[in-house]
Amino acid sequence: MEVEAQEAPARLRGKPSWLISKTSARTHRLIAEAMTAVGAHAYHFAILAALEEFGPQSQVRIGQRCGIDQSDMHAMLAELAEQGHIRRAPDPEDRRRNLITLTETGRRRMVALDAAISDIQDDVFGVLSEEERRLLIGMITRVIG
Amino acid sequence: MEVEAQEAPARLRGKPSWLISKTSARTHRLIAEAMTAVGAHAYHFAILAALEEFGPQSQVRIGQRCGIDQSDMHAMLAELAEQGHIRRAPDPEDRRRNLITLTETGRRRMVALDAAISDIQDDVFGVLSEEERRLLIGMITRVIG
DNA sequence: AACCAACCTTGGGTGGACCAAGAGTAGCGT
DNA sequence: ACGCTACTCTTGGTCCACCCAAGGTTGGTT
Repeated sequence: MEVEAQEAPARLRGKPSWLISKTSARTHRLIAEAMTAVGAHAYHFAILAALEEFGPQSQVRIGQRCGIDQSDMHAMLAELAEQGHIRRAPDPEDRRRNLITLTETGRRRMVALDAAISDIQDDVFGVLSEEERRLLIGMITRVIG
Repeated sequence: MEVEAQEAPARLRGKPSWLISKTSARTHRLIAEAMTAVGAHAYHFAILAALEEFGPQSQVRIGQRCGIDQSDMHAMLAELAEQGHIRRAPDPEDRRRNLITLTETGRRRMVALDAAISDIQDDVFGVLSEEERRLLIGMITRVIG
């Protein structure tokens, strides 16, 4: 006698917010596991990706781009610095700022994390065709606006 | 000089999991605010909806249907009972169980919460056409599978 | 009777998101 | 030159959703 997953109420099943919440929770769990397994964190990937795409920048700027709070950013950068993936140096043009720079090992790390996370995308959204997946990305992007 | 939301890295923008996570966070916040404003909780709606659709049932059964943990279920039911929206009575056929029953005020409460939550769906997903919204629901439903 | 399974209850733990205050620096108007 | 405001980083918290574990009670089985 296994524990069967019962059918959810129609009033929940019909709400996009509920469906999205469940999907988000699932991917979040999978990504968290994958990141922990390699001593990383989902935020690490976001930060490294921002540095790779936009070059050296301040902590706040990265936070604005990725939607990460200042205090969390601080903790994440400490981890990334200790792992040698970034360097922190005071900005010579504005000594209030820490200029965060991506190191070469950091760039490789980013690529590796991207691969791992992309695999999870395939696991979760693999039931959709390529066309559908593009459609989904397009629609949610508009929703986020 | 406002704080402009910077563009997110393409490596994030292209990941369905990231888009969905952001959307989920936003709707979650809106719903939480709306529920708190009327002394409710998102779980309340889920529980009441399950009772309305499937009739009186045990706590575990509701939890399985809605994806709510036993301990959280306990707390939520205590709140709902105190507000008079449900009744707990030992199941005469199996005295291990608490049979949860929806009261008339509970049914009305559920309808009201449904309206509030549906409004938020419109706020968030209103940029999509009806057709797109159906498409989105269909695709995510398949993803959850 | 003995044993296992299911249910409710209680308590606690964890991680992500968020908030507030303080210290240092920059820019600006006066 | 001065004071004021704005910005940045750092530190130390809060809050909540989600999850886990143990104990006590009842039901079913052998």
